[in-house]
Amino acid sequence: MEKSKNKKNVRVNYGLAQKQVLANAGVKITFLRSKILAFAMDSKKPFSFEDVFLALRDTGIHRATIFRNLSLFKDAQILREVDMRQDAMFYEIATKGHHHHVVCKICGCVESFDMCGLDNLVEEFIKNSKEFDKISEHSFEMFGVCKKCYKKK
Amino acid sequence: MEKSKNKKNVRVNYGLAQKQVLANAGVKITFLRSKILAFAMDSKKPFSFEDVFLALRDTGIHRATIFRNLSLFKDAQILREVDMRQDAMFYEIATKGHHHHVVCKICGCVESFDMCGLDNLVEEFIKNSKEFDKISEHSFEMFGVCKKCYKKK
DNA sequence: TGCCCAATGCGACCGAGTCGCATTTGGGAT
DNA sequence: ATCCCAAATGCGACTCGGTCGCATTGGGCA
Repeated sequence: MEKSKNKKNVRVNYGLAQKQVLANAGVKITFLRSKILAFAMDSKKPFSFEDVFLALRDTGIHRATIFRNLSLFKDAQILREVDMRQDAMFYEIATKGHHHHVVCKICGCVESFDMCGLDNLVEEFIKNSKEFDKISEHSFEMFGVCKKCYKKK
Repeated sequence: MEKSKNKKNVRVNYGLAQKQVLANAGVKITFLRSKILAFAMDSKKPFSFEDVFLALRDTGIHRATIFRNLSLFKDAQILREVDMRQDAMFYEIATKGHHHHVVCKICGCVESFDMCGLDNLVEEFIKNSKEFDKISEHSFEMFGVCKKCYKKK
């Protein structure tokens, strides 16, 4: 796999910000990890395996490596999973604070938003629940048709 | 495929309630559809393809037939999809009124509940949204560890 | 009863994700 | 700077959920 014409430049190609994040999370820094992370940090909306694969195809990266690193980044809390009701799992940078998404069912565009009221609802549920007394995660996603796609019809 | 020892009994095996539902939705009544629907109506929690497959394996039903009919039932609004954060999609009878689920991450048990506050939150989001002015669906699922599983640890 | 189209069986195919094993490489120790 | 080993990657086979096209079967209506 070709990484750089000049062996001496490999290290500086890693990217400072990515290096920082990886070191911080106690994750070994490699060329491919910094590339994946750079892509993730640039992405303005949740992305899937395929997005990464296409973005990095010129590096010759193997499918398995992407899956392994997405999973690693999730465990290291660098990324967070986002369920977009697609076949594939989506991811986004975990530092973006808890929020939710609306997904356009036609073009797939995404709008993010805070939903301050949700935590209260979760609290309330817990009080009334017979079988659960702790909730570790919740997901709340909305689906519709965005204004652009609506006009096109 | 063996459906019944006695050809004359095929029709009465269909089941009255299921026949009703299918006819009502404008869906052609067949032996396998009534079986799938009967299973769905009996099920006390959301079920997957595999659940149906196991329940009906003695009929010799083909995988594709189950997938096709689950999809058909969804389009006909007889079933509704439930996202359980599993690999496979889950389904439940659509007449059960809008509600949500908590899923135990260990044993997979499910508790259902109403979440009256959610519609208000959706409304509020719409008002503030630049890109959407109508939401057709939303999902809200919670994940935790149920009391039984918690004790076992 | 017979006919026609829809439902089913069948099997190949697809894409997401995983795994074991051989090879390469990052980074700490010298 | 070099060496070395554990960890990362490549590779390819495999699993599993789901889809598709085509041949056969069976529902339901005339």
